[in-house]
Parts: sequence; C-alpha cells; structure tokens
Amino acid sequence: MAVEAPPAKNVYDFDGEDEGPLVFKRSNTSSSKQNQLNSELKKASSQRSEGQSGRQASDVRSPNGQSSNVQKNKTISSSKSPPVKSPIMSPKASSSSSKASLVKSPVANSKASTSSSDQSEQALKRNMATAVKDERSPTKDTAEPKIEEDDDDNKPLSSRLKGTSNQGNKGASTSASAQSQQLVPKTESKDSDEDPDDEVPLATRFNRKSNPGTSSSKPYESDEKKPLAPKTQQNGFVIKDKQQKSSLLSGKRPLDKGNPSDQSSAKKPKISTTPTTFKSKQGTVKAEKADEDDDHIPIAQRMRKSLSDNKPSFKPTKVVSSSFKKINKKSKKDMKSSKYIKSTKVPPSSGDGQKKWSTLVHNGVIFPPSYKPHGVKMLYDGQQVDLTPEQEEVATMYAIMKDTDYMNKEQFKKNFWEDWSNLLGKTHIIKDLKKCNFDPIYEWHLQEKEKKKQMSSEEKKALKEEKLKQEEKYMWAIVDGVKEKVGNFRVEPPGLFRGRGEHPKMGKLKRRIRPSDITINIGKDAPIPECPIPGERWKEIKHDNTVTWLAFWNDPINPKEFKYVFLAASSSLKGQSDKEKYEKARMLKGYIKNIRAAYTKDFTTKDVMKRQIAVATYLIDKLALRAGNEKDDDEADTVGCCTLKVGNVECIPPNKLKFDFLGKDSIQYVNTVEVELPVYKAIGQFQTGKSKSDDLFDKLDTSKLNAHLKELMPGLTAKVFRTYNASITLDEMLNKETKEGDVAEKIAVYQRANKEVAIICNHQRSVSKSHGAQISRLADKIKELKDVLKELKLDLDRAKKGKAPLKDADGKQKRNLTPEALERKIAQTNAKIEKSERDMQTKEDLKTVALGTSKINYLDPRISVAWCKRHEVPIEKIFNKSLLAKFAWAMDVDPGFRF
DNA sequence: CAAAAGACTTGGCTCAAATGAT
DNA sequence: ATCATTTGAGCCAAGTCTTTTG
Repeated sequence: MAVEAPPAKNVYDFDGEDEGPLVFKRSNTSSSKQNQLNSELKKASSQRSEGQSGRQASDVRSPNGQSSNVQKNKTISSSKSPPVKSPIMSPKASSSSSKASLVKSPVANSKASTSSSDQSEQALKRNMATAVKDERSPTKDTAEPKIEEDDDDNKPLSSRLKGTSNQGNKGASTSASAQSQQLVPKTESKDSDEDPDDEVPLATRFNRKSNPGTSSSKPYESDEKKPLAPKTQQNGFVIKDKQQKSSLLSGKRPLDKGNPSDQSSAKKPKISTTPTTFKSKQGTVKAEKADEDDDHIPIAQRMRKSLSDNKPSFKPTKVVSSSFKKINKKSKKDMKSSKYIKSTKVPPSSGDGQKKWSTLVHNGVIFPPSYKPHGVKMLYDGQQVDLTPEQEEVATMYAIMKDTDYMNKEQFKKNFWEDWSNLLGKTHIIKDLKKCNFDPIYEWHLQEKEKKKQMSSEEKKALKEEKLKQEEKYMWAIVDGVKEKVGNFRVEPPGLFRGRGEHPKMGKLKRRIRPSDITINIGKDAPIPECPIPGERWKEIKHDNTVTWLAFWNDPINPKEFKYVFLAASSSLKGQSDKEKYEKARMLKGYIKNIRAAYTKDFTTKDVMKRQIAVATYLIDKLALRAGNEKDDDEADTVGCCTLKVGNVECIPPNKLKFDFLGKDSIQYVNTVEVELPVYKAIGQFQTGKSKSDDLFDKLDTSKLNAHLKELMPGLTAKVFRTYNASITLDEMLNKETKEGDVAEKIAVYQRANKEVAIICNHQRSVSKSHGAQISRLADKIKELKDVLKELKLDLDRAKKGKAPLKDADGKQKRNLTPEALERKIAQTNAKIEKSERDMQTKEDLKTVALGTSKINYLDPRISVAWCKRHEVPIEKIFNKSLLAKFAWAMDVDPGFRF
C-alpha cells in the first residue's frame, strides 16, 4: 500500500526552493504603545492586573520591557565569547566516520545504529512517499503532490510576496530587526540583509588559538570516572533470566492471551500487535540488520557506554536481549509512517496497535520520607500556638515561602488559608491568617539550610551515597531486555501548589501521595514492584504495552489530570519519538511551500472559517506561535494562536500588527510585525464588532486547525511549525555564517544561531538578581581599562619624545618603557576592552533569553552534530552530558546532513 | 461532534555542583 | 583558597494532541 502521495487535497507542485525560513523576529519597534495596550488588557482581565507574577512585574518585558526588546534584537549581534579551553577535538568531529570513536567498546557498534537508522529513514521515506528527500540531495521535491491550483500558487510564495510586502521598514536603528522580523518572506533579500550581521567579524575578535586538528582524545572518555551508572546497578537488576526467557518466548505473543492492554485498562484495545503485524515487522527488521550484533543495545546505551568506561553492566542485558532484537527503531518507523498515511484515511482498524514495548521490568516509584515534626512554634496574635504534626507540616510549607513572590499574591494566601484552616478545624484558635506569624518556623528553616551548607564535604558525600543507595533500584527499568534510565521515579512530595502566572489555584495544598494513589504499569511477566511503604499497596497494576509510562497518579490539585512516571530522555523509547518528531518537521520542509501558497490564497476567501484558518496558520508559521488550546477557568489565563483575544492584537496602519499576550507559563509575548496587507485586513475584519476579550478567531479551535493541517500533510499539526522553523533557522544560519576560523569563533556562530531561535520561539528567562551588579562591575572594569589606556597613550607620546613617563597615581615613578613595548600594551588593553564590551553586550543581550529550551526541544540534534563534524568542533562544546545522552540517536549522522 | 480522558512534550525555575576569577 | 558565576539536573507546571465517551 504504501504510501501514496500526499493527500490529494491540496498539493501543488513543489519546486522546493522556498523552504527557508521566513524571517521573523521579535520586534523592537513596538514600543510606545505597549504600555497603553497593556493597561487596557489589564482592565479587561481583572485578575491579571495586579502585577503579573513576579516575572512580569519584576522583569523584563513589562513596562519598559521595550528596551530590553530592542536589545534583544538583531541590532546587537555580538555573541558571547564562549569559554574556550584547549579544545579537544573529538575524533568524531574530525573524522567523518563517527564510528572511529566508538571503536573501543566492541559492543558499542555505531555502525549498527547507523545502518539501522539509515534504514529506518529510508523506510520512512519510502513509505511516506513524501517529498522528503534524501538528506544530501537537493531539496526538490519529488513532489507527489499534484493538483495544480491557480497559477498563482505555483509561484514561490516568496516571489509573490515580495511585491507586496515589506518596504518601509528600513528605518532607524531598529531597521535590522524590523526588517528581519517582518513576516514577509523575502528570501533573497533576507539573506543579503542579514549578512551584515554575519559579517561581524566575530572571528576577528577572538584570538584564541584552536587546535583544530584531530584531536586524539576521545571526548567521551572523559567521563569515565564518573559512574554514570552506579556500579551496583547491574546487580539490582540482574535480569532474571527466567523472566527474560519467558518473555522471549512468550514475548512475541503471549500478549494475546492475557492481553495486557485490556487488562484493567480503560484503553481501547488497540488491536495492536496483531501477532502478524508485529512479527512481520520484527522479521523485517531483523533481516535487514542481521549482521549487527549490537543492535539490541539501544543507541542510548551505546552512547553511554562510550561515555563512561562502561562497566560490564550491560552484559546481562545484552545476553538476554539479543534474541529480541529490538522491534523498535525501524520497525517502529514503519508503523509510524504508515500510520501517517493511514491516519488521514485509513480507519484505525487496520492498525498496528501502537505497541511500545514487549517486556517491561521496573521497581516502581520511591516516596518522599514522611514528615518529621520540628516542634517550632509559630505565633498567633503574638502567642505561641500548638499544632498537630499535620497542621505544622502545612504551616511549614507556607512559612518557607516567605521570601517568594507568592507572598504578595492574595490568591495564594486565600487558597492556602482555605486548605489550612480546614486542617486546623473550626474550633482552632487560629482564625485569621493575618494574625499568624510564621517567622519562627522560617528561621528554623533557614538554620536547617545553613546547617546543611556547613556540612563537610565528606558528610555531604556520605549523605549522597546513602540516598543513592536507596534510590538506585528505582532508577532503572528494563525495556525489552535493555536497561534504561527512568526519568522521574520520585513521587512528588506534598507542598503548596506553585502555579505560574495568575493561577487560580496557587497556594492550595498539594497533598501527599500514597501508594494507594498509584497505578503501576509493568510487563505481564515481570514481578510486581514491592510497595515501599509497609502495610500499603498500589492502587492498581496494569500491563499496557501501548503506553510508555511506568506509573501514574492523579494530580491532587486537579484530580482529572495525571502525573506520569516515564523513562528518561536518554532512553531509546524517547529517542525514537524525538527522532520521529524531527523527521516530521523535515517532511514539512517539502510541503511548506505549497502550504504557504495555500494559506496565502485563503487570506481573502469568503468563507470565514477558512480565512481564519489561513491567517492562524500564517501566524503559527511566521511567528512560531503555539496552537492555543482552550483552557478552563481554573487555569491561568493564557493564550495561544487559536485563543488570541481581540485585545491581544493591535492593527497599526498601514500593515503592522502588534501582538501582546501571555503565552505558556504566562510568559509575555510582545512583538510588532509587518504583515501582508491581506492578513492585516483579515485581522481587522475578525476584530470588528467584538470586544477586546472576545476570541479573535471565533470560528476556530485547535482541533479544526489541526484537522485542516492534516489534510495538507500527513501528521502535520501546529507544533510542527515551531520545530520546523527552529531547526531550519539553525541549519541555515550555521551554514551561512560559519567561516573558517578557530573553534571559539564557530561556537560563537552557533550561539548566535541558537539565540536567534530562542527569540523566535520566545523562550525567556527572568533576569538574575545579580544581573545589574554584574553589568555595573563590567562597566567599571571597562572604565578602568580605558583609564589605563589613556595613560599608556600619554606615556607613549612622552616616550616617543624621549621623556620619562609621568608618575603613577601613587606618585611612584613608572618604568621607562620603549615605545614598542607601550604600543604592545596599548594593543593588549584595547583587546581587553573590546572583550569586556562584548561580554557586557552579550550578557545584556541574553539576560532574558533562554537558550536551553530550544536546544533541548526544537533543534534537530543532527544539524548540530553534522555541523560539528564538518567544522571540526567537538560536539561536547555544544551538547552537555545529558544532551549527548538524549541525542545519542543523532550522533552518527552523516556530516553532510542538512535539515 | 463536543467534551472528557489520556498520554506525552515543552518550559522556566531552583539549587547544588562545577568552573572561573582573584 | 575563596568567592562569584555558570551550568546542569531535577522538578513539576503547562502546554499539545489523540482517543474515548456520551
């Protein structure tokens, strides 16, 4: 069956040129109006007005957030100077074959993974029959998509737009950013426009020498010492052969008989795993990679292996698992891809039940220690009060929040009081929170903290080991015979709910979770984890292999929601889906042109819903907005694209839109962008006749939007655009801006690209408390240096005339230096000044930008890895240990990989 | 079909450890 | 050696999106 072409619906011809990112950036132009708008918004939403959470109020973006915005933008492009030490070139980086580095551990055979992934990729491609092309081949789409529509559509969006769009934004200082942010896709010009920036001879600024060469040291070995996995680990799990075996045998299909999935689960039996399907897949897989012995070792593990001087720990695993060669990877791919296709047309029945694993063994979860009363008495109306341990526990939770911003929130106090007074009982002496004085408890808390800090390092270490010992058994799971790290095996301790923004439930007591709250999911043949609290038992045991969670409980704050325990990001299960995510985004690359053409066309359609879909898609594409699901009243009032309110968008003639709203985590999004006239007009139309608090897209919600997107490309949803735009931006910036030079320069290029992406995605962080101090310290330093410089110049002048230098500040005579020596000193000082200025600028630039989020979630690691290989940058300069583990699946990418 | 359930990804923050500067 | 900064892991809240239900 295969995969046929993309959905008939609208596919036009591709010609694959347009896949570049349009330019869009946060604007700085927006200033003046913002405040005003803000205040209006505030009025509209009563709650919010109080001072948006600390974050807003205290930092950046609000009142004068403008300025910061300005800075963030393009205008300043210097990027921070990376820490440079003697770069050790990773062999990987230098040699195109990643394998080399892995050689040492025979088991870890990178080839295996390579081929497997390649295969899967191919399979994917085959199946999808999409426009996704081979990595290295020019992006052209084999576009299956046909159906021509208007002639217009065939033109590259960019060309059409070019006419319409931008122009006027050249002005002023903001020009750079302004233009860049403008939505108008003007690919060509974009490039040239941006170039200036690129030019910034970043390179020239760094003098660091790099030793490009081939480093010999294998990067990964550096970690050897650190026991990534406690030695003991393996014992903990010595795979019970019996289990293993049984699974082996039965593994295949024993599922059928007691079928796990239906056991207790609420889930529909996903037909899943019809033996046939499953088997055949497996067969395929095996066949294809028959030669690879190590296959059973998840890439993640292999990685880990190389990272740490692997202890024999994997042996057991290996042995056992070898017989099942993972079903995952490729086979999964197949399933997936076919699913894409299916999803649009084929009914579920055909289905491959999404089997996520065959055997699953783990030890459940660990609970926080029970509460130990401290006996410190709080005051009520000046008098000490006795509290029961339960009451004291909650009082303590509140007490320790003393220096947080929550204490300024009435909602927080109100909710806390409700829950706590309830615990106190109606007859309790304490009747009014205002008369409570928690300071004694707070003081006690501070002392405890101090004590801990003062502990000798030995004590700390001992404590740590103790903890590790206790937790060790919970840290690992065995999935299909492979030992994998568990993500969050610690049950959340009780506390006061810390909702973000103006969350209506902040301050409520988040009660303690007990075993009877927890549902365990585990392989059918695996031993049921022992309940760690004597006398209690799990709520339920499931054997659902269509899901990846190991356990869950209902969120005490919102009982309709769940808290899951999953495998860690480094697990191959997560790795696979991560890879799939990026593959989907790459697939979008082949469709984007036509998608853009399609929505552009619909800007003016009479059908309102269609028009709203078109405009919304446009915003999601160009501004990387989130989809914007509906929210309940008992959640913070934030919006995404589909839930934008009329008041969140202001039309600024002739064709600019100013966005100002609170997005996820109540992070403010402020951006003024130039849009194409039809969009501008459409927004105006959507706004007319509505009040500020009405939905801008009243005919739209995320399910309609996503349903529509799926018609354009299999599996396409709104969030894919974020991934796509982030990754393509990185890819293009890296390729455009990387110049010959030392490693430090290249890293700087990377960081600039990373920053760009972070800005596009509006990933913010709060300004650190010490930021101001740090800046002024730097400023002082610069000033000092400049004074030195002045003096040196003076001395130089005198030296040239043969005069001795003037006395220094202390009145002492300075050494008599030759003009040459002075010149040198001057040059050095100048360099220092420049560096400091750059540092300061960078610091200021990044003070509100969070780079990590995009690296973890949006940037296809293969872009980074391939770039590192091409440019001989050690990958560990870009990814830290946990990212290396998380992205193990991407490490053997071909150096020629392009997103 | 809309709402509810369910599962999984994304996100900023905190705190402690690592690293850098002095 | 000491102090300041930076970094990273863990935490857990808050999104997205799919599937089920009524």
